[in-house]
Amino acid sequence: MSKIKHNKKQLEAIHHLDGPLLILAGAGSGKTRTLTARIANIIESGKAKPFEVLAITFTNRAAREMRQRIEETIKTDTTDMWVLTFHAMCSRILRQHIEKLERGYTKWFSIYDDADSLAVLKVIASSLNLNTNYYSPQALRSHISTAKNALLDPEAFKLSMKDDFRAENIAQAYKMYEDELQKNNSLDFDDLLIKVLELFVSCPDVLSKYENRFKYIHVDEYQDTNVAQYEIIKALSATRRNVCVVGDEDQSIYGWRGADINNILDFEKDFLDAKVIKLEQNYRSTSHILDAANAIIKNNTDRKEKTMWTNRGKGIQTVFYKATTEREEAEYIYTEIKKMTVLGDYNLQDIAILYRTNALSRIMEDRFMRAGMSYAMYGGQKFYDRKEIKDLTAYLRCIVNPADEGALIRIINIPKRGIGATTVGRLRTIAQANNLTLRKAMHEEEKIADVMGSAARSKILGFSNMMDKLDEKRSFLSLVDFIEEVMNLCGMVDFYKAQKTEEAEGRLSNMGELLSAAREFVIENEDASLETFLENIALVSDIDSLKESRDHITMLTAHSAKGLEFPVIFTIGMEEGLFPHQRAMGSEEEMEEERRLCYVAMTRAMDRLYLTCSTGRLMFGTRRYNPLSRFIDEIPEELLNNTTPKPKVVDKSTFRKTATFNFTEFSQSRMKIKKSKKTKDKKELGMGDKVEHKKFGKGTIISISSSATGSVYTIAFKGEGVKELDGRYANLKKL
DNA sequence: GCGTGTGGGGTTTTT
DNA sequence: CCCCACACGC
Repeated sequence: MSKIKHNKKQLEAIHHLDGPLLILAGAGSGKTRTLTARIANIIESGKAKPFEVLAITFTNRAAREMRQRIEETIKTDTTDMWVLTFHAMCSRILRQHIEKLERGYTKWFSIYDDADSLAVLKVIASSLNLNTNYYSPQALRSHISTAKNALLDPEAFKLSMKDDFRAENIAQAYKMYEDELQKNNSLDFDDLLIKVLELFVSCPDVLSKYENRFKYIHVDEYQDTNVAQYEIIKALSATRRNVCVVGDEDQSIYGWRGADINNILDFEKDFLDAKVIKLEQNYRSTSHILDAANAIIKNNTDRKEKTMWTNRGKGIQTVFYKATTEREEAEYIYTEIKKMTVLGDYNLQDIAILYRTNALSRIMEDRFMRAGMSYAMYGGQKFYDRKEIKDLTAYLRCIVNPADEGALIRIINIPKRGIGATTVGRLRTIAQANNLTLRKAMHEEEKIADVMGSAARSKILGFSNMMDKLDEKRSFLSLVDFIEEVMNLCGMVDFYKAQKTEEAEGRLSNMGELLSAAREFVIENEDASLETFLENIALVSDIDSLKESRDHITMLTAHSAKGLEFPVIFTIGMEEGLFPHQRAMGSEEEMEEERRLCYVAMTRAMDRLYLTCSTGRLMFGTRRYNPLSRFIDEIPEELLNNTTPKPKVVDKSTFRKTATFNFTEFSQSRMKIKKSKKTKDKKELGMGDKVEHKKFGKGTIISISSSATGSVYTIAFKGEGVKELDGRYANLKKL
C-alpha cells in the first residue's frame, strides 16, 4: 500500500513542505490521499515528529479516517499527533488554559449546544420584554452567532448593524447572553473558537507554546472555515508559515454558519508567496456524471476557474425521473434499487439517498420500511438530542460543572418532583440576593423557610440531598456505574418504567444505549472520565458514526454527504423551493451556495446518478406544486436520460401544463369559479412568472399552493425576501 | 403545580 | 401535518 501512485500535481503537493501552500482540490481528486501522503512525508523525511504536526478536519469522522490512514502509511503510533476538528482542538486548548483568562472560567466548563443557548435566550428575551415577532430566540441566536463568527463584541456588533432598528436590543441581549454563559462557566460552539483567540492575545506564552510545537499545520475543507478559524490558523502559523490548506470553493456549503468563502478565494492575497496547486483530475466519477455536475457549477460567478476531468470513461447518463406525487417518487427509487440489487450490480451499501432537508427522508423511510429493505439514516434527530438523553447529560453537567445553572434548571423538575416555576423563581431570588449558586442556595434552609411553604421546602431538600449523594458517589464509582447510578437515583428510570407506554420504553432503551456508549468510550479512550465523556457528547455528531461495511442503504442530507462517495446516488426532491431551497430565492449569493450544494450532491456519485422530483408534494398538510429545479435545466439534454413515462421533454412549458392539470384535478368545479373570478381582474399567473406588488416591488412566483379558499402564491421579492400572498387579495401585476 | 385542550406557527443545512 | 406554547381548570 505504501507504493500508491500519485499524479504529478499530487506529488508536487506531497513534496512542497515549507511555506504556505494552497491545494485547490476538486471533488474526488484524491485530496485526503494527498494530505495523508504529505504528512507521512513530513514524518518520514524527519522534518518533524508526529506530535509537531497539526491536521484540522471538519468532522470527527474525517479526523479518525485521516489518522488511520497516516498510521497505516508510516506505521508509527500517532496518538500524540493532533488530528482533530477545530472545535475539538479549541476545547482541548481551553481545558488546559482557560483559567488564565481570569474571567471566572474553570476547566470544567460546559459546552452549550443550540438548545441550551436557546433556553438562555428565551429567558433573556422575556426579561427584556422583547416582541417575539422581531426578536425570536432563534433570530437572536443566529445574530449572536453571526456576530461571534465575525469576531464582533456586542458594542461592535451594534455599530455594524446600525441601520437596523433592532440593533440596540439585539446587542443588549447578546451582552446579557454572554454574561449568563460566563456566569454558568459555559461556552457555546462559537465561544470555543473565540476564547482561544482571546487566550492567544492575552497570554502570548500560551500561543507561543503551540506555535513552537506545531511545525506543520494542515487544514482540510478550508472553504468552510469562518473568520475565527482563519484567525486561529494565522496565529498558529505566524512564525514558521508552514501552513497547508486544502479545499474547493465549489464545495463551500456552510456560508449560513459563518463560513467565509473568501478565506479560500483570497488565500493568495494573505499569503503572497503561497504556492498554489490545483488537483483537477477526478478519480471518482464517470465523465457523464462529472460533466453534468460541471455544467451546473459553471453557472456560479464566485469561483476560481477550474476544470475537473476524469479518465474513468463515459459511463451511463444521469437519470432523471419526474413523479407526480412524492409516493410515486419513492416507489420509483425503490424499484430502481430493487432492480440493481436483484441483478447483483450493486449491494445496498453502495447506494445513498441524498436530500436537501431532513423532512424529505420520511417518505423514503416509509417505503423502505414497508419493503423490509434495510437503511440507515444520519442527521435529523440526533441521539444526543433526544429529550431523555439531554436530561441525563444535564444531570452529568450539573455534577461536573456546579456553575451550570442552565443544566440545573433543566433537570430540577425531571422527572416531575413538584418543583415548579414559582419555587425555582423564589430559589433564584435567594441565590441572587446572597450571591450563591442555586445548588448552594438550596442549603440555606432558613432563608428558604421565609419564602416557601413546607411542601416546597421538603421537595427542594429532597432534590438537594439527592444531588449531594451523587456528588459523593462520583468519587468512587466508575464512569459507567456512575451514569447508571444517576439514572436510577434521579428517578428517571422509575418514571419511565411506570408509564408502560411504547414511547417510555423507547426512552428507557435510549438510556441504556447511553450506557453502552459510555462503556465503549471507556474502552476506546485512555483518558476516559466523566468530563471527557461529556465533551465527546457535545462535539460528536451522528455522521461521525457512519458505518461503511453494513448492508444497508444510506440516507443523509446533501450537507452531511460532503466528503463521502457512493457508487449509486439518488438525489431526491429536485424542485424549486426545495432544492434550491426557498430561503435562498431572495439572494444571488445564497443561490450560488445552493448550486454548490447540488454540485456536492452530484459529485458523490461514482457510477450512477439519479435526480428525481415530483410535480406535487404534500407539505404542511397541503398539496404543493413546485416547479422543476432550475439545476435540472442547467444540465445539457444530451447528458440526461429522462425516464419519466409520459411527457418526454423536460422544459418549463411542459411543466407548467402539468402543474395546471394537477391543479384542476384537485377540485374541478371550484377551480372553474375561481378562474372566472381571477381572470376578471388579472391575467392568469403561473410559476416562474414575474410579478409586481405595490408594497414589495418586483418578484418571481416560485410556487403556488391551493387550498379550499383559493391559491396562495409564494413569491420571491427582490430585497424583500420570500412572501406568501393570497391571490384573492394581493394586488399582483403580471410583468 | 400539573394535565388537558386549543390555537398558531413552522421545517435548511451542523461543529 | 405535527409540535410547541399558552391558557385554563382542577
